Amino acid sequence: MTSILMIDDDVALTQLVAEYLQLDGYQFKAVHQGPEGLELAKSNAFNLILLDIMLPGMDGLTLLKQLRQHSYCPVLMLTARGDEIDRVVGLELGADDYLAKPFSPRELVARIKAIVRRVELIQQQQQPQLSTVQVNSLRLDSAKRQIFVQDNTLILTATEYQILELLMRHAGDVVSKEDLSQLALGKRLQLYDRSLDMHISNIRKKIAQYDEGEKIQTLRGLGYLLLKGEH
Amino acid sequence: MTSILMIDDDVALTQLVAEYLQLDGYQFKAVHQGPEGLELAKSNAFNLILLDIMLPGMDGLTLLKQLRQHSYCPVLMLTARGDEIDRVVGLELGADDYLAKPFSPRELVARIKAIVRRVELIQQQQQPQLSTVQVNSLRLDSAKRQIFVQDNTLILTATEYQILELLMRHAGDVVSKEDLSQLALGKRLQLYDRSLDMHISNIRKKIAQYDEGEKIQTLRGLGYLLLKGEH
DNA sequence: CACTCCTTTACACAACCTTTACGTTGGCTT
DNA sequence: AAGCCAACGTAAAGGTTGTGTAAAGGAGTG
Repeated sequence: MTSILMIDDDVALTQLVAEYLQLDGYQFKAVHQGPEGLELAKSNAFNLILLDIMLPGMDGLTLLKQLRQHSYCPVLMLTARGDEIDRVVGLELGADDYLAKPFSPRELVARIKAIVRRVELIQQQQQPQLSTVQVNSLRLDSAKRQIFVQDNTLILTATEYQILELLMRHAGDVVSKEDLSQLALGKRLQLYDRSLDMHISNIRKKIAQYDEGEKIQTLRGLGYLLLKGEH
Repeated sequence: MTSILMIDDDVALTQLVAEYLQLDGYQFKAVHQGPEGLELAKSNAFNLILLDIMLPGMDGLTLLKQLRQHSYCPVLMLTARGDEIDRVVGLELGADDYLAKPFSPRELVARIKAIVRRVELIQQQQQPQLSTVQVNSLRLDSAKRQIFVQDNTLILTATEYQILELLMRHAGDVVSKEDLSQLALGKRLQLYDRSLDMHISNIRKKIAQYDEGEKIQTLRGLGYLLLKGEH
């Protein structure tokens, strides 16, 4: 079960969030003091931490900094409206996402789900995986770090390989641009960042050299998809 | 099975690491005291040791120094963020790699795998091997310690011979620069160290004297590769 | 001190990733 | 249906990083 720790001095807000998240099946705990929150956070007993920037006793950014000395636990920052500076500093310190107050519970749950899903994706990457995967005319050989199209070897750069491997290992599922960026490029997707699009474009060109029919589909606003099976 | 010993006083961290490594199929044991750790480490019962630099009772670097009197067991150092001095001293004392806290479990597993793979490569080198290997127009005669190109003897230095032998014995696979440096040059690859590149360059020139077609391929960011088989 | 070999230095270049710019698409509003 | 706009496709330019290699430097040997 996913367990969430919320560190926020606004008791009414934590109670509201508690109701929503417990309704959604999350284990939830809230504390209202910075130092107490840090201790709990360092215990690694939670899958996700909701962290208010404005805290009595200890600033949220300071807390995050200290937490990052010990733990990579995902952190979703909560801050006063549009405080762009906090946002930038927070993301630099390793927060996973940012949500401005006031937020709707619906939006909070959506962000939480996105983070949890990505963490699961990452953990899945660490599991032993099939060393060879076949998707239609594409064949992945991860031992040799090569991908073939109908027995032709694709000449891919390291980044292109990582992206295509991800798509192949999740063939049939949509892979979001945010996930692709974090897992293959190692950075969060920024507004107006088109580099992932370019990589996709280049991969498509290289595949099309050998098989015009094998296509990476675009799902506008959602991500990319490699269809598998008979069509 | 690969068994790993972790020496770190942070109990929560060792438990976290334990979960991840056991999930990945490693045998794992953790101790939280320096002296106890040294005793266990000296037993040679482990394939790899994760060693924290900051330890109560006995400093990690001191421990490493004493361990190296008895054992060549691979050591991966764990240290506070960016403590460059510890890093340098540690690597000089014979640590195999270095990881700054906090690290992601994913990164830890990747480093562990890299070390284990290299150790296996070294052990493989020590096994009895085929005394002659043929790769396209290249022929290795390890009894004579010579390499021929289409019946022409290559005049190679000791280092060049070792590098080319490694590439030939792993023809078809990428051999990383890190591995080549450690196995053929006997030292870790440092940033801006170009000596391996020079050896490769010289080997290429000598091969090209006799066969323009026989090429050592470069895989940017990965290593070098000697392609084998019909083309 | 001549010789060989390994390493370092320095510069050029190529491969790669990202950004820019502009064209296209598809969903949504009016 | 027309118009709008954000998301996407991609060519080309820009910037960064890794690699190739000549030449100089250093270390060891006889």
